[in-house]
Amino acid sequence: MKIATWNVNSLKVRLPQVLAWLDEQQADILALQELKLEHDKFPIEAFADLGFQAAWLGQKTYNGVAIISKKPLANVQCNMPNFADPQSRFIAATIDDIRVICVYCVNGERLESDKFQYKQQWFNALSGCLKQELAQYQNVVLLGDFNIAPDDIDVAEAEKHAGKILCSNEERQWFQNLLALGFTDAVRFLAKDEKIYSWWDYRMNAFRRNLGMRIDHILLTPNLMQKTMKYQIDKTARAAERPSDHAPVWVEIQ
DNA sequence: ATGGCTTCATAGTGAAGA
Repeated sequence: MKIATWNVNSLKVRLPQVLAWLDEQQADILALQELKLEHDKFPIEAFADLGFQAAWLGQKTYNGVAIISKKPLANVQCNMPNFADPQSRFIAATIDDIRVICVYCVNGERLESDKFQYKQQWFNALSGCLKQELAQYQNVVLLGDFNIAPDDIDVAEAEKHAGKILCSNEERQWFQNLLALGFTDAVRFLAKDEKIYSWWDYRMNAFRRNLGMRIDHILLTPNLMQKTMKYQIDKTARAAERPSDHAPVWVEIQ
């Protein structure tokens, strides 16, 4: 079973690419972030035509998350139950015996910003919410755009970004707190010490120069990690015409 | 360079992303 995550930076703009990618990759589950769509504008029929079902949480202009699946989605949870969030950043659904949790974590802008306080509160709430999920489900996949590069190896220019947004010790501790609940960072586990990235800035030819960061992650509980041997960060999608600034990331669970 | 691009928005010394 192939399960993927992709920050598409506007589903309206990226829909043809997403449909083509789903068809070509034969992914079973795809978690999307940054739909940038009003809830009622979600293109459910386009996915249905390809044989997929979906659960989504839209928002005008910003944010928005979805889970696309070949199999039915049950117990859909929109937003964290313990955090009244005006922004659409969390959706969870049960597919077979797997709890799939798709997140678009807060960016934070700068450590001195009010948005950074929101980021901290958001990750706090996520930890609390995950404790509840882990108490109910043995097999959990937590995936999405975390807006945290967990270590210096995940950053092309680590010195330049040291202590800054996405790379600060504080944010990295929040990421470690998630892992400590009982998750493994699947891509890092499989990639060992490779320098690999999932996001490249649109500016300064960052993709061509491979100046990226690994901020999109797939976290697995132990039973699932045990059955996972293969991953990919699909740079061909990032190299396309009018791409998202994020590449799709997937793992294959036996 | 608190910039450099891209998206969605509105007519803002734009806002937000990462």
